[in-house]
Amino acid sequence: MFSQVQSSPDTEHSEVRQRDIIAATIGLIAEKGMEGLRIRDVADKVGINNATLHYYFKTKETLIEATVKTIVHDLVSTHVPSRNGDPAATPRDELERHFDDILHQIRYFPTRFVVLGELLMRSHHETAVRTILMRTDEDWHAYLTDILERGLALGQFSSQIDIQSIAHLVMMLLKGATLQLNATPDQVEQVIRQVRQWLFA
Amino acid sequence: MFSQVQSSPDTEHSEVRQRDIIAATIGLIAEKGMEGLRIRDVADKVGINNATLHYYFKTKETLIEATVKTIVHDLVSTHVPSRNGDPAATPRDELERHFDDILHQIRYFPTRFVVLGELLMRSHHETAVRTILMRTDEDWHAYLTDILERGLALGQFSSQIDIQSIAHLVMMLLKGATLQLNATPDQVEQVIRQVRQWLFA
Amino acid sequence: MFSQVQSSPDTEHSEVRQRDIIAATIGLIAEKGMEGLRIRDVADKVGINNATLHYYFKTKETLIEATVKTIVHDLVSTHVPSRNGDPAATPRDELERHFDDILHQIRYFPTRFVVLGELLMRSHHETAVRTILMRTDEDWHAYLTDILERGLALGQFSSQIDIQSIAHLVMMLLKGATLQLNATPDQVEQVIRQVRQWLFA
Amino acid sequence: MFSQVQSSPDTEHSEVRQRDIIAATIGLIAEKGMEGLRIRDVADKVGINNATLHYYFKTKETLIEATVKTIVHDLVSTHVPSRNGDPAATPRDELERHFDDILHQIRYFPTRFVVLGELLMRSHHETAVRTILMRTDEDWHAYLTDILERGLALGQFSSQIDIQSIAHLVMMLLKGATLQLNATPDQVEQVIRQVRQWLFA
DNA sequence: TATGAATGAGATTTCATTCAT
DNA sequence: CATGAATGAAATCTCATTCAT
Repeated sequence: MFSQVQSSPDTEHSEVRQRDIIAATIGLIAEKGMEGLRIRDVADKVGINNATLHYYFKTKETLIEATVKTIVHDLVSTHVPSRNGDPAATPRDELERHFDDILHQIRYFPTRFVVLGELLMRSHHETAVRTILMRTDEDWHAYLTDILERGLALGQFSSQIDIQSIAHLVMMLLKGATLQLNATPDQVEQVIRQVRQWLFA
Repeated sequence: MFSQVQSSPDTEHSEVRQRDIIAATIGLIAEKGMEGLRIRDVADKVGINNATLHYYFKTKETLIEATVKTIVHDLVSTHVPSRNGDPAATPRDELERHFDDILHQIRYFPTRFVVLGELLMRSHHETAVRTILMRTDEDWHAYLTDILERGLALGQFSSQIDIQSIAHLVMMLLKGATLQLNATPDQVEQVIRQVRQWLFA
Repeated sequence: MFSQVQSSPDTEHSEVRQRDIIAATIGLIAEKGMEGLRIRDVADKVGINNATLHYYFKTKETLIEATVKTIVHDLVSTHVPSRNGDPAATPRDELERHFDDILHQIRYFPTRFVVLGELLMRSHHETAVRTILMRTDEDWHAYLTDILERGLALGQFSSQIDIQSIAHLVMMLLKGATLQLNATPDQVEQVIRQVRQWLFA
Repeated sequence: MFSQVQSSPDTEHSEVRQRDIIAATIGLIAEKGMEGLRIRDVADKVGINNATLHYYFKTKETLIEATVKTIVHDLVSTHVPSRNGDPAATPRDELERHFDDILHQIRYFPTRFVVLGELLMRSHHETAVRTILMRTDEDWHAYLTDILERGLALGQFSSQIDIQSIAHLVMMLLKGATLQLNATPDQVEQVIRQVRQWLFA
């Protein structure tokens, strides 16, 4: 997909621990927000001494950066499981699948989007996080643009659309879902359905 | 418009001070995020002692709630200044104006949207803020739905649309703009233009 | 004398507190060394909350710097009390008085020299402290050189001496006293007596 | 010379390791002071795991004591290399050689004196270190006194001197050199030259 | 109101030391 | 011997809040 994060190879045990710590971090950010994130709570949730946590992540900042990478990686590499491995046949299929994948995550891993929102907010005043997420946004935008261009060339999409804007629209919509307090996954799905209908008119 | 916030009647001077404090708060939230908001910084920015600030807002929470109300109020009651007082003639006009008003603020008061984003995020784990913003969201949604219904009855909008979804779509889009790191106000405007085109087809 | 440190004018109360804190700091450094200095212990010794201490000195480093200045100031401005205000008549008198003043402090304020030693040691790897003490050393050296030059011109000192070296010798001797584990103030006085004898031969 | 430190017999390899560790310790104390000495840094400098270091020195204190002994031993047993083995003919020669040996170390192994200073300072509030260094000081003092007595008996030194005081003077001077921030080895040598001149008048 | 001073409660980070392999 | 992992105990610093004037 549009970006891959590689984790450095580590010993077995150490890697598991790191994963656990990051998982706990994600859980806590979702629960209390970036604002309420306490390193001690993370340690408690994992069941380790807070000094041990520092053994794995020297500073809070380091932990957060690792968390950003993991979140991005997860968002990018999670697909609707029901689908078997057959590749998407056409650009339109690709886009459909992309929508499906994300709606799937909004429904089954809502935490991820909440955390992504927190991190995007933080990126407004924190360079390290911003760098990573900016890159991801650019990749995502390019990914969508590419599909749209190819689809348009094949006449699969409505000729009225402006590719750049549609790419932005899709991204803004999906991110905005987190900030839409009174919208259920079903309603988000409805919204996407509406967009699909327009695109494929 | 779709919600009005009333400020408690106070002495002249006191009200001004409160406004100043809230303004400083908004500025600081925009700058450093909810996470980086420090009561003492607010006091410094206003030019008062931090203990004095507590005379105006008993606790940090109180200050934040007042800030939420102000932000919402500002967002709701700010209109494109060029327009003279003549009322919108038709639902379509109303919607156009609404878009204009919000795009105007995204362009000229971007701070407000950043702060709104911060507050929306906080509302995920903070009841007081959530209550206010949830209400606002409902009002906003109702406001849009009403316009769309009336417009549809008059045949001003494309008959293909699902009113509920469109209302959500618009809101998600505009909120999501804050989280779209690489989008300029111009690009957001383009996106809205695309939506307009679809709606008025 | 050879250097004067000015403390910024403050409110009555605040100044007293600062003095108390620094006094406690000096006491603790003398007792446990720079190594064993704990900010919490200082607060305890003064009888204040450790956060209160931070109100007066933002960081440990700040406190240490203030302490350096105080120590230097005290060392420079303390004189043998018995002496009445009449000025030293000749360079030789000046030097005699200088010896007396310092021996007086070695005997009655030994703490100061221990702390000075700690600080001089720290200055080897800490720029801020080094800057202050380097300056003081230069002033002290210049002060001695000046006396010696004038005295030599008047034929008050043995003509065999090298002024620069004598100035260094005196300083090294007095500083070294702190590191001379088995020397009592009486013995240090004897040593100085020997030097006097040579100088005034 | 005036004191000999014996290292406990160990296996070949183990002894080398211990030496390396102590050497690293000395280097780090010189660099960052006793205050900044970290067990982990020592291990890193030697290239071993910090847990491994604990096999060689059970505690930090043990390591420091071993370091004290080594420093003292080195200071005592290092001589100007150019000199061939012929013994000093007279007390005066002995004293001259002693001066030369120490000035040699001040010039070529300044680290040792810095570390000695740190340790002497620590000895003010740490019994274990104090015990060792106190003993060394007494030995050194006795060594000097002995030379001076014999020399005086032979009429090699100025009859005006007080033996006890001269012994202290020499030691204080040499230790004080470390605390004399603006003195170069050349200047220290000049100072000693002055003392020599007085002694041999 | 206004403010300088004070504080309790905590947060992150550090470090010598120990455990398990 | 050696080491990666773990930890208890602290140390510095921060911050909203309160007190006294």
